[in-house]
Amino acid sequence: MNPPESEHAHTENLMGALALVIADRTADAIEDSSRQSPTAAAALSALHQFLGTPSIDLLRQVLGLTSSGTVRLVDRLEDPGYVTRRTGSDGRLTLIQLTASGRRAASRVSSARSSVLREALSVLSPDERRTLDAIAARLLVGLMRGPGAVRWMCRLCDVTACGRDQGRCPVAAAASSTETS
Amino acid sequence: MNPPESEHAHTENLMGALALVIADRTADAIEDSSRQSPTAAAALSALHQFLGTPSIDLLRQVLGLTSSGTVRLVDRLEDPGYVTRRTGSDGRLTLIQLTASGRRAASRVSSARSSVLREALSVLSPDERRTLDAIAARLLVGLMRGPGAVRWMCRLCDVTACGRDQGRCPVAAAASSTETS
DNA sequence: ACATATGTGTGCGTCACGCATATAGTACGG
DNA sequence: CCGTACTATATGCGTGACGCACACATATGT
Repeated sequence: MNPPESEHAHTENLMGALALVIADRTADAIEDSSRQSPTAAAALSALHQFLGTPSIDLLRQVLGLTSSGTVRLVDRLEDPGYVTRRTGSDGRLTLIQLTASGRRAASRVSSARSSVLREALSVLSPDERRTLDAIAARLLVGLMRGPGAVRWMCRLCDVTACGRDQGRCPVAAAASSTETS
Repeated sequence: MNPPESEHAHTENLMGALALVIADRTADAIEDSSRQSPTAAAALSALHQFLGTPSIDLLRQVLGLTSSGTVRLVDRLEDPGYVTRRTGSDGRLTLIQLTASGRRAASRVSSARSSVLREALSVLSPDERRTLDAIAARLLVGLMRGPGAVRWMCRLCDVTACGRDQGRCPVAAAASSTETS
């Protein structure tokens, strides 16, 4: 009466719905808290957590936009003073530097996200949390594409929470075992 | 060295990343397979799975758009012949009916979604799947808002897979125990 | 019947993109 | 050196998917 086929579909469907709700809620919370588009929020987060002072082009690669789209995005971030353009040794590049107010905005984004997640997971017992942690880690690793796509996948991540630097981030661990650097 | 506080944040962060990737991938797959906006895909799915022949206004409520936005959305669905407008007993309402080709489009959306999910969950053992099923169910129920929001939360769901009619959908179960109807 | 509420459609503006192209700076082969 | 090819950034312009304000048509209640 419950062939495994349909069990699989059941779990998959549930997971799809769950991912959708959580992504919706975090996107809403982020947008409310930063008054910026989802892309701009991702840019703030990336600038804050991953990239020191990247060029527009690097940001473009991370966010998966066209160059013109990225230029306009940087315009939008520059306008409220979240970011300043600087030009480096290579005169073609314009480097994007997060300002203090930009860092604050990035923090608002991050804490909006983590509130949603905290509330969502609050119904779980400590045991369930541990189990979910392990399963989510396996799923994430399975969903990795090229090492380059990791930054996009982990956009909006809170690096402190994920514990990348203490080797507690499964994605970073899997990425470093793939790469030779 | 690993206070529970940080464990919580770790799991939450992982879940956030996971939800983001899965939502991204399904959205991409759906957009590729239907050549429609995410909203339009959600509308096709809703029309196919939940609503028989709703008015524009009901669709508006489910999708969370403005009326004008919904009107334009229906225009976009009518254009390739996915949907036809009919007028019912109440002359103010225009009822939206899915055509055969619209049903096919909705099926493409659904199978694009389930492919992504199937692949994502393919790394799990049967045991992990069962555990994840239970945890996802609890999380989803915890994330329910009003009963009215359920249809939005479950947009894109595959009703066959979720087993709503056999009482195997935790969300539907929780909703019916809340409502009096 | 007539005011009021409700549902649909239209004009118009906006935001976040993409594409094509212009401009400026760099690298390299002669 | 000097021109050619390349690369990064910026700008003009178009588009899709919205929202807001408003017009119009249809119901409902007194």
